[in-house]
Amino acid sequence: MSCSADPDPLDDRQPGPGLRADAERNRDRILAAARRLFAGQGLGVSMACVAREAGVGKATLSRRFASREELINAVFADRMDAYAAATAQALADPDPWRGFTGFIETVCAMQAADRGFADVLARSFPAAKAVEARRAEAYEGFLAIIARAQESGHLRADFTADDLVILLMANAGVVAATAGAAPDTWRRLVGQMLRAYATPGAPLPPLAPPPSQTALYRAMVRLARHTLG
Amino acid sequence: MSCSADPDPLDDRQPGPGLRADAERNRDRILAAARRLFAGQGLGVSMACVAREAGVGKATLSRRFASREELINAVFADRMDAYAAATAQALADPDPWRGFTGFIETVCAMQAADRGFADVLARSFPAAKAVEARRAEAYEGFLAIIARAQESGHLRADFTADDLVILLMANAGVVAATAGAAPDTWRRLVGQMLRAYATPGAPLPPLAPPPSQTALYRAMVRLARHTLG
DNA sequence: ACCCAAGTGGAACGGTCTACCCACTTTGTC
DNA sequence: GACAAAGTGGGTAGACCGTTCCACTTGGGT
Repeated sequence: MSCSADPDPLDDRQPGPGLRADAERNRDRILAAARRLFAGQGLGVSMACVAREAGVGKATLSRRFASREELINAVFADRMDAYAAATAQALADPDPWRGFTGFIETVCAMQAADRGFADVLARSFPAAKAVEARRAEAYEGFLAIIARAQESGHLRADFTADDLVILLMANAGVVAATAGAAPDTWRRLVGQMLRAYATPGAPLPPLAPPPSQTALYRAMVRLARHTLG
Repeated sequence: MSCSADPDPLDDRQPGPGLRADAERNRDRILAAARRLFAGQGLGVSMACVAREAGVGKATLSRRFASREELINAVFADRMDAYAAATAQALADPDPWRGFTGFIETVCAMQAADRGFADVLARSFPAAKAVEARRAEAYEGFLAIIARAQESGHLRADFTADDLVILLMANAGVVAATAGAAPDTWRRLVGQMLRAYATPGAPLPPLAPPPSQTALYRAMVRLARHTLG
């Protein structure tokens, strides 16, 4: 939309085709910078910050990625690969219940390791095709994981795929609130949630201890300061 | 800090003392407007929006509440009263476990009903004395609620007050993600969490059904659109 | 080595937000 | 009802953000 002529902006842009060598290098620097900033501060970072961090002009960033959505799509394509791969790994586990719990823990760990990815999993960007395609793929896999775990008798019958979405939203909230000051808090949440999903006899990983109260308090203050200014 | 002389800006300002009649009226209109906007859109609303909504000039808002923190303090003082009151009500319940579950549900319902309050409970504003005092008061009450429920045998021994904080952060995430398109999603989260907190034999309220998938999807898209700009 | 197209960064612009100052209006007291 | 003080809103300045334009630089085919 910004350039003179580019018939299919989103799909053509992804693999970085036919770019001059230096342009390709700049594109990579932008992606690396965005990856870094998104991971640390979530998807809200200003485009100007990304350009500054990448050491390129704002115009270059705009030219390469016309919108924030496009940038997100390119940055998180590989994370979504890992997300989809995690479902395959869970299905490969001979123990269906362990596959289920391992998948939940893996995905939530990814969220904790990357605030931007936490946001991506809790949102849906219809125009970000690379991301959404992997999400749909992972969703199918997750349905199979659920069915297997329920057949094994360890996952409650009333668990639905929506519960994963809710967990991802909840975990995104915890990660956003505690990243920096009490970064392991999410483990406690996930441990509790697994307890809720399990049938009475199911084996559970040990529940992570709660974070230290002072760390949690400092995290809350940090978050408050962030929302104030 | 902005006015000529006001020795104790935060404490004196709260009850709205010695203001001229029209000034008092404007102060109330500001509070009402802020309450409305915070409830719908969280604590991030711009001060200019609040002033516009209240029908007063920006300067008037600044003069009455020198910072966003002060405004938050004044707006949520009564909500924090209700929060503290909920602990008393829980302690008054003859059934300790029902008192515990009722408290959790009440507080999370308050979060769902007011996005700003959801944020307030997941953050800590050291300078907002009215809010923080009530938080500390409620915290003491909650410790008693926990102890009673654990003695009754229905609340797990490894539940700690930190778990409430984590739940509030998680619920804030769910509320922020689903408000508008799937506003009852939080009930499902809370139901699952109560399952996790309960010992095997404890009676539990029925688990709320998950929201419709399309509603959840629309909520995720809405949220994405919001974070994109 | 040359040269054009592809690519670049800085500057300019319109938008929003906060903070502050100042000329005007209202209140309530005498 | 007049007047000082208290209160008001609009206007301005400064900091960002995202977008677009434009004169300059650079790559790489010939």
